[in-house]
Amino acid sequence: MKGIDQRVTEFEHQLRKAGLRMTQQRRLILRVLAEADDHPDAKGIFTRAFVHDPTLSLSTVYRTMKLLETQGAIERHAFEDGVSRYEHADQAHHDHLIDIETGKVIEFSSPEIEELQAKIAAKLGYEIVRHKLELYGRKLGGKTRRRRPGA
Amino acid sequence: MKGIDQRVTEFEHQLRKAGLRMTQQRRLILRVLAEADDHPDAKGIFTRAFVHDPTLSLSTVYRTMKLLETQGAIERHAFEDGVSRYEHADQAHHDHLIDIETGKVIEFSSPEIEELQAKIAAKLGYEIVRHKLELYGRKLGGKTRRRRPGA
DNA sequence: AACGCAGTTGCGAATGAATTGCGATAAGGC
DNA sequence: GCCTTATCGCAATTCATTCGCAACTGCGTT
Ligand SMILES: [Mn+2]
Ligand SMILES: [Mn+2]
Ligand SMILES: [Zn+2]
Ligand SMILES: [Zn+2]
Repeated sequence: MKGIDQRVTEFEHQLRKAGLRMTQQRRLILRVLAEADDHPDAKGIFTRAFVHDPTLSLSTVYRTMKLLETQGAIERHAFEDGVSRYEHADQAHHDHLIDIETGKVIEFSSPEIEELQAKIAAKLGYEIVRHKLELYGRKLGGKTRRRRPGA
Repeated sequence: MKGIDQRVTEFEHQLRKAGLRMTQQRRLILRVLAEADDHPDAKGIFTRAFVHDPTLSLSTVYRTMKLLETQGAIERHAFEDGVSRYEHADQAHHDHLIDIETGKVIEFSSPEIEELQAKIAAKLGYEIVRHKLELYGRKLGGKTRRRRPGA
């Protein structure tokens, strides 16, 4: 892994610059996010953090996620399950493939697609500010359908 | 336009096949959807339909949208404004570009991107069942920034 | 090291979209 | 037309997320 404390400190500077404060709760949530390698929702983040601080409230998680989002420290996703899911933003841009049977989220990136998107937008007279590309699919070959023995 | 009544009749057959009924409300909502050239949400559909039948309820609109969706008659979108938006599904697949300043939704389609998506999914061992591609951008050149007169 | 004032938090209440239970109503097969 | 039952209108409910507010705490100042 690469410096969780470093990220926290980094974020603390961002906060200071905006007259905001680095609290125990924010530090904890930041740690949980840095340790996550998936895309947890607010409740999930709350659950993981609650273990380390049983006084933490879900409201604070929501408020912190909103803060982190406006500060550009995390990204919010709205996959088909209806709830908002988050991930820290200190990684290269990528899009997601969701396994519709297991819910597993796989990350990928395609410079070609990104380029085509920009080209399409330009042709329509627009510049892309952000975008969302989500593929929902099912595993290939997994359940290999073999011919019925009797046939 | 191309046969609104035809679409209604077509859908009526689908319903019959499933032991369901074609009601006045469904007929009306179907008509509203067929006449729409945008991506209205439930409340918007309700408002348009309410004009023709003041006894219609919003619940029925929601129930009907769900029904239409499971029957594959419409597509549901979840753009960034949080509410579900709908459009009839009897048109070729396309994706959307949303003007982040006006909210205007522009449709487009790119066979190249579609192909790349399939290729990426395949490489990851998946087949795509459905996908969501939304570009959020702002108009280019619109507000041409002219040099300040005094400068 | 104590002080003071915003910025923050926990908690419960409020929102708002979407769903649902239920008694009344109306499709549509016979 | 009659009867069964799918559907409707309405009110109540659900669920994620936001908010109001009093208590609390980070942190620059004295
Ligand atoms: Mn990701
Ligand atoms: Mn469309
Ligand atoms: Zn992308
Ligand atoms: Zn597409």
